[in-house]
Amino acid sequence: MGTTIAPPHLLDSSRARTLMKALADPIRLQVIEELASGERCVCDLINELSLGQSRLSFHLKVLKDAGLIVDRQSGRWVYYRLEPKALGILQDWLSSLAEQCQKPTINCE
Amino acid sequence: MGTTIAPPHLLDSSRARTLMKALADPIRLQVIEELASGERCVCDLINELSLGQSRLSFHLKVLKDAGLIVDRQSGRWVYYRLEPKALGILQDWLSSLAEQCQKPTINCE
DNA sequence: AGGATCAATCAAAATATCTTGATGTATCAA
DNA sequence: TTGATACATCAAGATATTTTGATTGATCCT
Repeated sequence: MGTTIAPPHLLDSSRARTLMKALADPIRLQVIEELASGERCVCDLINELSLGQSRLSFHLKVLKDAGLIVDRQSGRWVYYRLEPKALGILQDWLSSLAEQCQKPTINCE
Repeated sequence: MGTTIAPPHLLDSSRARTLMKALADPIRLQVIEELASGERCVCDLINELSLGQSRLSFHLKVLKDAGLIVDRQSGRWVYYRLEPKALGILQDWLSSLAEQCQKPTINCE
């Protein structure tokens, strides 16, 4: 008693979908995993992942638009790094979904 | 000492991708949310989500192939319910990813 | 200024995913 | 057995996403 009950599912599921869509791609996941060990410039990512420049750029944009990474320019180079909050948001959303699923009200036959 | 160290990231990321891809769709997420309150037959889902039969069937298959839901037949009806383990797998994977991202080794400039 | 490098953006083509309507299979009821 | 219902599956078309190569804008170096 007293504990405020979280709204059924108001943790923005459309945001969660965007995040999952962005992560559900092998190249983009590789980018994330590369960035997990720290900031990288685009030119390094191109080499480490053996990707064409515009192809990588496309996927970086998807990740950036989803809010999973942020960039900073330094001279001719652009560095990308993770935005850890984004993963947190997804984790929270998933938790609340999993919680909902734990208490199956109806359990026909 | 003694505690086995979890491998860096061997929590099958391809499985995680499959799960996120399945969840990253508005219709399929609605299905999941419907099923969160308990088992449903296809005919109920058709009504509750106002979808064409083959359209729903398509999305149910995606969710089933991803291992997010399971079905059981009873007479003419087919009932679907959540497979909560699947969400757990995704949660675990996400946690391990988030953990990796917490410790940014390189932090240039 | 002129040339080179880094990276974003664009348009076109290639691929993948989704939707629709039709058909097939199983079950039930009469 | 016949007809109806529930659902899966298929093939075609409609959409969406991704890849590729070319172009552009910025920055740097000489």
